[in-house]
Amino acid sequence: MAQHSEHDLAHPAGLEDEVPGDSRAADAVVSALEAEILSGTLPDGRPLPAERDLIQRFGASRTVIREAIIMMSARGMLQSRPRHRPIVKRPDYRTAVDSIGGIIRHLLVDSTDVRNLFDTRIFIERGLVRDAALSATKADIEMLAAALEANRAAIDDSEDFYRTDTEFHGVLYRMTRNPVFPAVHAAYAAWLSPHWLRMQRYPERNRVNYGSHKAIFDAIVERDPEAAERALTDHLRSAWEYVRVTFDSAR
Amino acid sequence: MAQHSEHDLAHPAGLEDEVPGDSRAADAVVSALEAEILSGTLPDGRPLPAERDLIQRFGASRTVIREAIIMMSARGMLQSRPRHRPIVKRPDYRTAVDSIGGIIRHLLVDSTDVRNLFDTRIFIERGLVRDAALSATKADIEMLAAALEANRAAIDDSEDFYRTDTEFHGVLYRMTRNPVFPAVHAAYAAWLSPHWLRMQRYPERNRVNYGSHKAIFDAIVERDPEAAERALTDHLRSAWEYVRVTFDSAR
DNA sequence: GCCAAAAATTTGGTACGACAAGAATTGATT
DNA sequence: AATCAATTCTTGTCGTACCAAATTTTTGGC
Repeated sequence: MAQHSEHDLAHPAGLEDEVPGDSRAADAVVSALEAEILSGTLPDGRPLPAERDLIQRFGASRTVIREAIIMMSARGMLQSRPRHRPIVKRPDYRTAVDSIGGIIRHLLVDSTDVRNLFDTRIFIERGLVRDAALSATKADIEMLAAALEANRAAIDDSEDFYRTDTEFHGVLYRMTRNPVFPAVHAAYAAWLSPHWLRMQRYPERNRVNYGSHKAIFDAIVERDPEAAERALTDHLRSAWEYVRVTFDSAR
Repeated sequence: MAQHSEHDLAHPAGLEDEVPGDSRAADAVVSALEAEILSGTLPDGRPLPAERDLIQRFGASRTVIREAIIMMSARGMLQSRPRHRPIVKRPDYRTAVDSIGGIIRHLLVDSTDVRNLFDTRIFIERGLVRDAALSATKADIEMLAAALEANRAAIDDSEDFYRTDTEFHGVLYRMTRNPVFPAVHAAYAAWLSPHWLRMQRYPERNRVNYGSHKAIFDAIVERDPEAAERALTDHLRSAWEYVRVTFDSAR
């Protein structure tokens, strides 16, 4: 597995891409390392072998090895702190959404852009509460009730309220039992929170939001998808109003 | 001559980053170039200046410049073909989802993973057809009708049918008038199609799928969200059955 | 004068070597 | 055995060099 590499690197012998202009070098290293990460040969959380070792293993120059490492870091398969060994990060949905965070941030310059993204959140959560009203289990309801109660207890602490607010909505995503949804929720939290945090917060407002959460919860408990959807929509639309003004005042 | 650059790169006269964690070099170049891309100084579609020029502009070594280019390519801000100048790509939602494609592919190894992703598609499209049934405009309906007709006309050509099938669903995403949704649709198409293409296709099956599309369309026209959702769910669930068998037989 | 072929130049891909400074490791000292 | 200093990695960055592909310029034929 060690010295065949030169041939592999020139012609990865793997997939033939559509573009005729071939010839790439670090890609072969990336493929090999990613395969090792996925197969578990390179265990998650462990540091990558030193560059020199990789140079030997692949028979490539440091340039190429470094290039591969940089590419993998950018893709989220490695977590590289400035002066440290890159840490192997086996990808999951979470790291996937993290990896686009950089670009998404560039897209959220305008209030329109933020609104578009936020609208997709409303869209998703409308579906979530609908489904919850239709098919939440007893355990689901209990989870949601606990999140709601934590949210109520935090009304007087705006920072904690924000946290429990996020968590309440997070429960809705988890209730799907589909790991993609929590990742989506994390994405929304990461991308929208910068704008949310500019919003004024105070107990009175928190109380209103808690009331919205309770209304959503109640509708779910009463198995009323229409009411749940309506409560959710009202809740998020009104929340948007508070965010929007931070845009208007900023320009 | 090694660390003179710190002055130039550490403070590119641009944004001051928040993390005190010192020492990153290419990041400054990335920030500067990304800012130029977003501001339009580096126009979309145009090639990036030659590496040697950037070396002069930034007073950095080729190593750093190349590193920056690689990072930006991985992020989708540049499209770099092997031996060519990188092309500036101003980011949009589409390139954002493209940029995670690499990782997502790693996540779709198992039929369970594909199923989870596909379930989110069902979830989204359920909401889409619901909303369409409630608020589609005349123009929307016409677009959908045209896509449906194109789909019907392609029943005997499985390849073309697949294309028009995708397009029919794509119209549903576009009807939201939210640019995030078409990007999501493109993502589904890109990530799921490898598995979809393994599915057997023949006119008889196409006819059934067309029938499903028609049922969805009719429900939308008749403003019946429940029926639309039901038709959509049936359609995609049955489609999944045809995909699933390709997993079972593969292992 | 126009277009195609050939030569010259530019450019990206890769290799090798060097060194500073931050980690990690080792060893000495208490 | 624990602590701290000295010694070895290791990564980040720089520099130079060379090749082959791509691009531009020149040349040659019509």
